[in-house]
Amino acid sequence: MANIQDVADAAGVSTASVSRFLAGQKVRTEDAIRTAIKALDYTPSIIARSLKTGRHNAIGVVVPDITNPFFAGLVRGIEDQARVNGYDVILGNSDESPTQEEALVQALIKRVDGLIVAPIIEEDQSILSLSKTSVPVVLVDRSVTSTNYDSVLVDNIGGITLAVDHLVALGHTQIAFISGPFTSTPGRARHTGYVIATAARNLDHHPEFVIEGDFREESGDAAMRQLWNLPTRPTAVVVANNLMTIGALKALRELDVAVPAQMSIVGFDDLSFAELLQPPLTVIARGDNDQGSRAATLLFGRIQGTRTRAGEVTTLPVQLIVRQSTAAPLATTSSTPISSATTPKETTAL
Amino acid sequence: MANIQDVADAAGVSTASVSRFLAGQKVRTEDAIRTAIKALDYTPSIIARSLKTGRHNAIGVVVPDITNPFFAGLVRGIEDQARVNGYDVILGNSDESPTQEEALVQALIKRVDGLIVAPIIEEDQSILSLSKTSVPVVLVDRSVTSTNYDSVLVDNIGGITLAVDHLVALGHTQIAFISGPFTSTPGRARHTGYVIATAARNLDHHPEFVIEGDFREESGDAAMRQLWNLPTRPTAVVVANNLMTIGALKALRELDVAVPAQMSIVGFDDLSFAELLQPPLTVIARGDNDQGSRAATLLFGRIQGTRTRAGEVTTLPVQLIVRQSTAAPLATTSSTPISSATTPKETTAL
DNA sequence: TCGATTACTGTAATCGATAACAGTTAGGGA
DNA sequence: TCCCTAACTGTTATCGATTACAGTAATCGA
Repeated sequence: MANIQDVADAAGVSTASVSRFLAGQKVRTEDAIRTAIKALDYTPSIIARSLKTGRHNAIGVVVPDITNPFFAGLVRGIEDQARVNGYDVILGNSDESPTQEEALVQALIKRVDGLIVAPIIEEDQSILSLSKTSVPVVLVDRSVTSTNYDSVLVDNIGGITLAVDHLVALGHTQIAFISGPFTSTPGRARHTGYVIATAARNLDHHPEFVIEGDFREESGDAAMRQLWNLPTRPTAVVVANNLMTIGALKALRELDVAVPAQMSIVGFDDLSFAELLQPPLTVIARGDNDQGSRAATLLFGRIQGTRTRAGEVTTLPVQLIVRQSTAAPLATTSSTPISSATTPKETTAL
Repeated sequence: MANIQDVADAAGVSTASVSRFLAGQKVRTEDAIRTAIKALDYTPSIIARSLKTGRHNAIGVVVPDITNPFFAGLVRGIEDQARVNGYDVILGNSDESPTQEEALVQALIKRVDGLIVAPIIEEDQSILSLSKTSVPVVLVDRSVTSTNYDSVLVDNIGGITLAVDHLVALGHTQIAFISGPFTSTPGRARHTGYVIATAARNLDHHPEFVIEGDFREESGDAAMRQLWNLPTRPTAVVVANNLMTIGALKALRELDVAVPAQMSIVGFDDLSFAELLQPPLTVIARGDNDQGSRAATLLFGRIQGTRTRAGEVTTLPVQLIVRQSTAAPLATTSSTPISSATTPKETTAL
């Protein structure tokens, strides 16, 4: 591979002139340089350039799992925006593990100009320690206990309230909640939303109606089975994210539970195929489906230094999309408990 | 940020010793160096290291669209494997555009040790030109007209044959095909599979039963509508990829066509939620669902120089998963044409 | 105790660009 | 024609590591 010196020699100029030509400055020997570059098939080494300038023209993106359609869409939006700005995207999947996230962040920090992260937990040391470095960070979907970062979040409480209100309006009083981990922003906030919304509607408090999952499909499946095995079953369930909703749906199918006749279900975050499901899924959807480019735009503002104030928090509005997975509960509100291994801990009065 | 010189000074040794310590060689002043590194919170610059060694510890991945669950899974597999080997993954979406792919490949080539690409077209100049460089390349899902590359493909013809045979066994004789672009490997090969399989079953050749889409959801939707508007409608359709299948399903839903009663449908590539669809989708699935790590393993073999022979082609086996989107055709094989803008070009005898 | 061998260690060149600084050329006005 | 300024151009140090080569210290056997 030819280097800048080879080009300079071939064109009979100094490397400085070639460098200036590359940077778009006016150079008298422009033609000779152009010819030399073409003849030698020269392209500058971005590594050497990085070393000298300290800029990398790359941003890092760390998400829990690219396989989740929500994050896939997010990453796509970020990447498109990055390309427009001439940046590459380095991807990392933290797999809902703070340790792995930490390792990823440490690895990426050395080769990027900025980072977009969906942090696993709110007390996230690896993220908090980033504030000491000069690398700008934008948080998406999830936050950390620090107000220093730009973040693009969603109205979690409002969303869950919408879901609960919708179910109450249909006549449900026994509403369960499959939660995300309480250690994460959306996990905690959506749970809070559930607590507030059910209290506001004067629904009885059923501790056993709340099950903490981990945002992954399997945990939604397990939680749903657990709810179905309860002596007093809920008639409706709100699920805190898309993957757990799919898991819950699979469990209901295997348990032969009719949706929505025997169980209404509302998911958080829309899915491109939600309307094709059996039954078409009622969901809470985010208003802006291009959070990715939004987050990227925030990040590039920091990188280019056009934005220097303290962390800006964008909260996306939320909307309820009613399809067919929710309906009025059956007349008989009490269900016959299935014979199960778990013995009733508590029987709540209706 | 401290550099290697600072560490050397603090430890009272030369930079060479620090570098050797970092490389795991035995150094007498080990303790002093360790202390200095800790005190200064030093981590080596991977950029400087790259410049000197020519290695990047990163691989590039270029796929049409990360939003497609198939590619999301692929990328996930690649990334997991890359991390294990201590490599980062730089991602690029070509968006089914050869131009964009070319730009991506050119951009990535400078900062990676190897590339995994799902090339858009078979006559792909940007991929073919890579053979001149020393960067190893592995092709996935799609191939190019050159036998020099390692590739992980799938038994396209076998898969489509399985689908057609299944439909014929159910009694279908009017089988349509929503194809991918003929310029891509899976587009061309799956179409060939359709032609061969229908001919082998002595089905009449209906040119209007083949519609060339672009692998994206919208084109599946459009193709399905076009098929439905035909004077002589097919009773079943095989769709060449997952996204177009979703599009076709949406079209059928909007057209109020009962699946499988009025139209049977088989998709290519399974989806994690295929069983939850209405109706649960019959598909052709790839035998090995971790092509990503397979491709990555091939690539690292090249990078580490343990594999040097000519391109190795892995063809994954294929399997038919029968769910409920396929059934015997209705007794009445001829349908009343909808009044439509398109006039019949050809009426084929049954 | 001495010399040979082994085992480290340090010096300095190098990877390929950028950019500060100094030097040169061209052009315009007097 | 001469000088001053504007507009380029070239020289060289630099980014932060690795590594060839040469040099020094430690170890061992005789």
